[in-house]
Amino acid sequence: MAYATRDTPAHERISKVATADKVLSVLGLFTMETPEWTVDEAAAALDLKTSTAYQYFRSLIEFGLLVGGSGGRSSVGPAVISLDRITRRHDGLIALGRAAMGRLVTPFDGEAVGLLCRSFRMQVMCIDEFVPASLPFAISYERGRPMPLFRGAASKAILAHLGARITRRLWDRQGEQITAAGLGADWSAFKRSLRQLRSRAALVTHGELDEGLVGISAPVFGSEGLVMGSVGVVTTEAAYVRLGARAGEVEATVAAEAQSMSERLLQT
Amino acid sequence: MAYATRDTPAHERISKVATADKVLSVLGLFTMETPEWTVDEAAAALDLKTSTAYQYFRSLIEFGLLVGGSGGRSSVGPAVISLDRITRRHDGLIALGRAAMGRLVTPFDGEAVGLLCRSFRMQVMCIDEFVPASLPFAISYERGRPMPLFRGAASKAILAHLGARITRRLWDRQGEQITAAGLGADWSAFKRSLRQLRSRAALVTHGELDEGLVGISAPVFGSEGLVMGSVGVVTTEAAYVRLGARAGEVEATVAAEAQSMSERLLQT
DNA sequence: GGCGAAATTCCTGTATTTCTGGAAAATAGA
DNA sequence: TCTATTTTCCAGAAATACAGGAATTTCGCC
Repeated sequence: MAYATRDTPAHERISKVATADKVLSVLGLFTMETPEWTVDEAAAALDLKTSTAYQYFRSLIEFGLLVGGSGGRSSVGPAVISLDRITRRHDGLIALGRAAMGRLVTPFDGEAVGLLCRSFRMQVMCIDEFVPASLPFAISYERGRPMPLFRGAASKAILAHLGARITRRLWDRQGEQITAAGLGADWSAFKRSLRQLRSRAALVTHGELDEGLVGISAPVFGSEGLVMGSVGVVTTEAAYVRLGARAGEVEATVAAEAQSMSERLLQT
Repeated sequence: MAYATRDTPAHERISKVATADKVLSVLGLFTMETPEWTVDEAAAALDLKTSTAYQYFRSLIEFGLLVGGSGGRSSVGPAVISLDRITRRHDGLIALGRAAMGRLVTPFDGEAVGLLCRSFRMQVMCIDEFVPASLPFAISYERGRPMPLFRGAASKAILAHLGARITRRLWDRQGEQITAAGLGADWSAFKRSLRQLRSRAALVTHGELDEGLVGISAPVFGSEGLVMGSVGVVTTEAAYVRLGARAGEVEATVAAEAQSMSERLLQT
């Protein structure tokens, strides 16, 4: 029976709906760095015939995922904004996180950002932020921006609880970056780092993503104890120092908010 | 030659990439009202075979437009959030609008929302809002929510400047709703209403979308004088009354901000 | 307002893909 | 652990996407 499907190894099996995948790959061209594409550029980039690319664009534009601009340049369209609204309103984490972030930011008196992240496919994505009226600094985390798992408190809080199977795969694929991030030179050292991260209820990191900023985050768990994301705050080093002895309290508060979210996630 | 393609009338010609369109139609099922679908439900709704629907879901999930949840229920995925970030960062209107909205909201001392809308396919979509820290009311407009063209100041400011060809088509398609909105019982009355709307630099509406709220908006134009969207504020009736004689100034400010945005749009 | 260039649509046979339909496998739930 | 549900797999039949270029429309510039 092993012979039956031998000709296409499972790890490079092509999805059945190749047309759909190719159309979506057009959409995938639109990134932060290259937010506009002409049909010809896209055709060249994906090795498509121009007339075929036009059909793909037409489908995407018709649905609203793209909009045709001037000079034949297209960009991401309004359907995305509408779909994003759906995620904002129906994401259980976001619903719970908003109030929690508000409470976490309060003691910093406008000099902190609340951060809510979700674990997704060996990455972390910020799904919501609480930004006070006038914020005196900018941060790397931003709703919709994918971040690596091993830099920043919000990421590490998730990484620490991902479970052996996933962290092993992560090590195999991105070992060098893990080592570069100071999380261990080999697999067993990495495991030790993770154990240490897990020992803290809330993680505090200094300047890992933005110079002069401090992140404080704790993991949020869903059903069966799986880590779903993290919640926390980012503030300036100066404001953190100003906390002095109260820093411990803030950590505890972050951990408590995260745990409270975990509990409420189980109830729903 | 008329016989050659007779079997598919031009007005209902199906797009060529039927597969892609069907896959996208699956994505289209996910709405504010029904944000979760199982493969079976989607197959039933779109008259697809289950095994086919699975392939569609797989493509969408692989790309991240959907995520598979528990119990076979899927919902909108992280790719949407990433794409939304691209629109936020690369939309010229949003870039200009943020500061303008901030200035417009200031005199209301926290009791107003800034609103930035875009015209799109005979609809209006809010693409950005400026919400002060503690807002004592909720509004219908919200980033990503499509709104009709003929209710609310933000919409009417756009409608007034759409041009005869589009307004005519709008009348043909949605005449009853236009009449219901009090914009005229027939085409020529509608035209008259539009002319009157155009005569004001900024539009003020009372309670058209939310009871007890007042909208003040003005149109923003792009190249060739085409209306691109509108910018304005929404406040409470009470706060508006409190303005008293200064209401005129606010209107003028809204109009001025909108014009300033139009001018800067032309420069870029 | 009109010209040239570019962008976009149209066209058809053929080859490639997708879809069907059911059965098997994997997974989740009890 | 067992059952129900979800998901993948398969191969032939049938639909459809693609090539390739020509026609057409639109756009940008005088």
